[in-house]
Amino acid sequence: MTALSKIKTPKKKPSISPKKGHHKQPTREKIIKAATQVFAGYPYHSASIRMIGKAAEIDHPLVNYYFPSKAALFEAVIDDVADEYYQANISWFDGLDKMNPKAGLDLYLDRFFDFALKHPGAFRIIALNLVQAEDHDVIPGYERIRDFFAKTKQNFKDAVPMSGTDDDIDMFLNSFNTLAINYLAAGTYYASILGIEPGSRQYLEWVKKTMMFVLLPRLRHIINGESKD
Amino acid sequence: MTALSKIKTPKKKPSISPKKGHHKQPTREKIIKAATQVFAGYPYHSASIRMIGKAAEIDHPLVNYYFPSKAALFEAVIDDVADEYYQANISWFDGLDKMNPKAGLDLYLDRFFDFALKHPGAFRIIALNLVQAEDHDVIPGYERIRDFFAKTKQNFKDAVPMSGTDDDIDMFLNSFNTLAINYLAAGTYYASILGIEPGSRQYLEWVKKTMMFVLLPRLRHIINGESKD
DNA sequence: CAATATTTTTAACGATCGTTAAAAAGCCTA
DNA sequence: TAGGCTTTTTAACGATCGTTAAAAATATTG
Repeated sequence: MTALSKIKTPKKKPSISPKKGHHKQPTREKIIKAATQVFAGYPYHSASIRMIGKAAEIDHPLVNYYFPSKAALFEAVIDDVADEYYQANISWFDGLDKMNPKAGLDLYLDRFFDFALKHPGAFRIIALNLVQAEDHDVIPGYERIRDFFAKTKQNFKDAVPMSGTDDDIDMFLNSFNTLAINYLAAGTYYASILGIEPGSRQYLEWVKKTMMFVLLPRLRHIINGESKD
Repeated sequence: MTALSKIKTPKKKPSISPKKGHHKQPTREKIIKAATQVFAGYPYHSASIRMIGKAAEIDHPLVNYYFPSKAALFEAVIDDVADEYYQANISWFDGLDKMNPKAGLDLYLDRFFDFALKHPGAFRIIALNLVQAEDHDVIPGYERIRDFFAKTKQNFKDAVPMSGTDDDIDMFLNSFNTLAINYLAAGTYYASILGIEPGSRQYLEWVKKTMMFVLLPRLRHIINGESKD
């Protein structure tokens, strides 16, 4: 045995491509799923290994058996939801190039919110941890959140032919992402203002309407290259 | 002595209007100031009484001498920054009615960001605690955050004559507040994307430019009552 | 100055945190 | 079935949390 073999990862590693075995490492997957749920409810430092263990219906030290630390688990969760999102995001642009900006944004948001309904965790995890402490006390996987947005932006630039300047496109995309993340993640707040149920279709319709109202003029601008003022 | 007199608040209450005494309750004020700083850096459940004590250069149990609980202190801090903001906010509308939307928004944002530079805590406290847990584990003073936005909206509606529908105005104001809060509170994130220093004038200029770019078309819309599409 | 009231410090409580070590249980193969 | 490996459980560690009680220090009043 080498010194390196003392690393505390499970000995029987999961095959990267599970092929036939539908649930090769059920415990590890249960933990990721439970951790996603817990990290979607509490900021990194407030979420606890014990909460995650309880959500996964296991004893909490088992989490440390599959993940060397809370930080590593958090990064695994971020990677997981980011992959899920990234893969889905690409498909949302299908066929949009044949539409006008309004119809395109309309369809894109439909696909977006359809995903958000099925994967409520991703946006909350990001929103809960985006506002950072000044220097110290950094949240692990913070740079992965940056990657998350960077990929989204690249997808957009690749899929949508635009005539606007890079500056204009960045202003638009940052604002799009900011509004989307907040309206989807802080639904408890916004919905309570509006007197709607946070997770309801009605709330998502309000979000869609609002985002189209605010963003459509500038989307037209960066697509058609109109003058700014 | 009545039973009620056993409440553990300091016996010599601060006079509501300090009149002449410039620093009547210096310790209490020191605590509020330190707590504002700490709550601006960490979400409610991560910020600790001990951090606040250290920031105020006092022993931490003294915090509980002036405030019965962490929750009460947090509410006092929110009230403090909300009052500060509310009072300032009203003055930002002075003279805007004689301007066109673009010049008015420009000046309003200047005043807004000037305040933000001097009071960096307010927006971070709100942003750090706006995304809530589902049901349980509620952050104290959450409804005060709602009030905070509600007052802002009312100020806007009172000061700016508009022809748009209430729905349109609400969509605009919610998005305005969301963008402002995030760009100001999560400057660490956005500035790092742009390669700028988070608290710098240059970053605030980017925020201003971005908010004008995104919001000006719809501001014109709700002021002039133009057709939506 | 003495007595009283207020403010601050010290010490400790029960609870929860992330992590580790060791024992127990389950599983596979010889 | 026996022995070795993987997985799970149990127990415990040091640290930090909010809060309380009592002692000490300081300020106020007679």
